[in-house]
Amino acid sequence: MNLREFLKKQGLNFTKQREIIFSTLYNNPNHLTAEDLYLVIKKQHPELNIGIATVYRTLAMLEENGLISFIQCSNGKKFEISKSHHDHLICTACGKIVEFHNNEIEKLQEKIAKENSFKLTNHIMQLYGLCEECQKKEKEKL
Amino acid sequence: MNLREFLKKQGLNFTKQREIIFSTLYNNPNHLTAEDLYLVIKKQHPELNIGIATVYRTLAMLEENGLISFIQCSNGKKFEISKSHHDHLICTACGKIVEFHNNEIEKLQEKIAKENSFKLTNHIMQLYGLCEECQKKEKEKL
DNA sequence: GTCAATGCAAAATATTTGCATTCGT
DNA sequence: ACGAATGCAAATATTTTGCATTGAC
Repeated sequence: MNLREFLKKQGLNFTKQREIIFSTLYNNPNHLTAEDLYLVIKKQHPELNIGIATVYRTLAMLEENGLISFIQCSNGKKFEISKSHHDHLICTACGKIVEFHNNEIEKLQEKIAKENSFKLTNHIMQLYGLCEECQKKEKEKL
Repeated sequence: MNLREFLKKQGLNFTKQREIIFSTLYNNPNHLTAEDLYLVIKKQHPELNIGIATVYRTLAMLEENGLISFIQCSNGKKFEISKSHHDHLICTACGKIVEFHNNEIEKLQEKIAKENSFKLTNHIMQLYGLCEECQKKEKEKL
């Protein structure tokens, strides 16, 4: 997805700030909060003198348009570039996030929605637990 | 679950505030935020003169001990009494929440965790969409 | 009486908004 | 040039914390 073209199509201006917010998310394998992004960009592009409000506004705009998505964590929303739909396994000890996709579950979700006369637009599924390493660390503690 | 006995077992004091926070959640069919609870209790038990900090502290304590659970909504955590595990269908138009449980999905979640060497402790799954009434309203608008 | 729990107010966090200025087209 | 987008600072909203006081046991 070309950001410049996308913005043009929406009648929005292409700006250095929007470009960098998008590319920073694009090039970062992690899920980032608005604050994270703000700090990273401030460090990597000090000449830009970016404002936190711009980060929030841009993230909201990109999210509304489906270019990025987020998971709601205890410390706020964490954003990522929208790829094909996937859900998350989250380690409660080290915070590691693993993405996965499962068609069977998606079908069952649709079935449940149908049974309740809901028309689904979206969903979140987050599985919390301990990753392999943190399970080992747990054992060592004992 | 008897709150008084539970607190005793944990070495915690039984207080009027804790009793009322718990019973208010218990008797309310809705999912309530800390703020919601604070306002309801203030109205229904003005003599108690409850503080918002007590509500937050009590909810955190009850949640840590598994007596209540919450779903993370855009406007904060919404609490409910812990019943047998279930997930949520949420109408994005009117905010209606429908609870459901599906064993097949739970099994698939365990399978996914196993494939990724995670040991699951918990999960959240929220399906967003339009409930029957709001779908009708949508149509009427056009 | 002792220590846990509370209310209050202040602090910390997270996010949004108003507005003058800058920038993209 | 014009309106959209920005940075800044102030405003909001949400949750947490310090502390003196109250209340449970």
